[in-house]
Amino acid sequence: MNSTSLQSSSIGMGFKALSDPLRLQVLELLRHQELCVCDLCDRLDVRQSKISFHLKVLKEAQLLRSRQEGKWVYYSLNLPQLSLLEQFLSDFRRLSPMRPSRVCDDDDTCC
Amino acid sequence: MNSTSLQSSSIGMGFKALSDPLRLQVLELLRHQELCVCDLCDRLDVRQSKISFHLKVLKEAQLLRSRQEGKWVYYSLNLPQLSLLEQFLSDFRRLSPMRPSRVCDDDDTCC
DNA sequence: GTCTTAAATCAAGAAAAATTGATTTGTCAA
DNA sequence: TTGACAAATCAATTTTTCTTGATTTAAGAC
Repeated sequence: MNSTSLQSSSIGMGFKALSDPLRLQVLELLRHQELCVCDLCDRLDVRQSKISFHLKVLKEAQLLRSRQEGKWVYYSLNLPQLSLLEQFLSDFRRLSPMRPSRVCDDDDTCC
Repeated sequence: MNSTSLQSSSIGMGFKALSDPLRLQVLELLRHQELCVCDLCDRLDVRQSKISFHLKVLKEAQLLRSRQEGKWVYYSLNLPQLSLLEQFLSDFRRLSPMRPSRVCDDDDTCC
């Protein structure tokens, strides 16, 4: 992964979306069931415009899906995208040879 | 996980630390080997104070470890903490019954 | 000791993100 | 069509984060 692709990638947007405590709380609530905006307002005790703002961030990062039913808009997790971020992190474990840089042993055979 | 624990938790700090493109680039470079500050400056073509700022954010989020060797300070990934974030994300897959809320089928038996 | 270099820190300013209250849009029911 | 309600959007402000250049701290080398 090169430098530019990280900047505006879905990975970058994903972690940015996860970087707010309220948004993490939203995800926690949606883990169990889909909820509409007013449900989220009630449960988190925040104003409607605030929730809508954060839902938009999460949706643009593709971490949420939404569906309209009458006057209500229901939000739910988009698990594939969450898995993609999970995958990104797990790659660190897999591809880390961790070879030292400029580190020498104390004995004479080194360097 | 309750609301307060998410606010200042290592999970919250972790994702916040991952929410910057330059910091993701730093992690990418450190995936292969540990590097000192000046190495990172060279490779990413950014000023030293800038790198130090972002390294501090990553370190405070426990995503990096550092070790001093003479004048140099070498940074490397802290894989356990990365795995912790990975675990947090994988929990969404595991604990998502995804039961619908107030959703009705179109047939008469519903509601 | 002095000089050089690596890295951290600091203060000031710039940029980005979050909050707020008000307004708008859209859906349904009467 | 009007009224009520859900949700999105907007503009203005506040808050947070990032960047920059300068300074400080600390570790060798001489």
